[in-house]
Amino acid sequence: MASAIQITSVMKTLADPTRRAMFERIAREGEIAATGLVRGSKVSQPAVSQHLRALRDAGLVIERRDGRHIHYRVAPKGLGPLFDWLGHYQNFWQERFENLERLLKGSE
Amino acid sequence: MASAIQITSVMKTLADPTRRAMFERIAREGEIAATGLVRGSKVSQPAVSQHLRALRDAGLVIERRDGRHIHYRVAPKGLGPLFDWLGHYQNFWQERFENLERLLKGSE
DNA sequence: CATTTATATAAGTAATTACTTATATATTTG
DNA sequence: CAAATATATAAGTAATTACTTATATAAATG
Repeated sequence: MASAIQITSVMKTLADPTRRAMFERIAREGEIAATGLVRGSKVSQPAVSQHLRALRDAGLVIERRDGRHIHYRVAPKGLGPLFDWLGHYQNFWQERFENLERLLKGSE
Repeated sequence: MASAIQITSVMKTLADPTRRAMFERIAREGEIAATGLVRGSKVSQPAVSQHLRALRDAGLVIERRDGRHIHYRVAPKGLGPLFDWLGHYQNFWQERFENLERLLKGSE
């Protein structure tokens, strides 16, 4: 079960648009080096490095060193606290449930 | 579909623990007046008022005036942006899907 | 070893935030 | 209308944040 602190940490981390965009990109690419993230980013290399640290500290990404590159991937359980928290709102959840079911079964 | 700005707004609003606790309480109670929230809160009445404004601005709660009381309820679509955003992570989503299904069917 | 490349850290800053106390604005009630 | 109650706004502040530029560290390569 996710603690309130974990939920706060994950939400705070993803609330920043720049950082969330980075997370989305890492998720899309599967795996990507920091350099790749710096290229095509509006912010400086140190800013990217700081955001990556924040994502890692929040448990949202994991890193793998390969020579002088560090590759980032989404941490499998990283979004867990968010899923858990949303799961408590079963009425809203249920409302979305059918849409989700259709989505997963690929009928649309 | 939820815009990036809406997602940012909802996440930023819920990332604050005090404010998120207020949202959770409103959800739990179904409907509750501001006074009720002030009682049993660690922060001052103005702080509660400011947080309620933030929740309302983010589309997370709706208010209903009754005399000099203002009652708050969770906005039906308020968490929508969060659900939508999480929905994009289908692999993680799917991982939780079965648990959720069990939960909703009340088998545990 | 010297240079280049990849990433991290340091230090500074403007903007934002989450509070506070004090006061203003409704709304009801005697 | 005057007093009481419910909520909002104003103004100030300490802490946090998201950047920047400059510099340090780490690893590969000539």
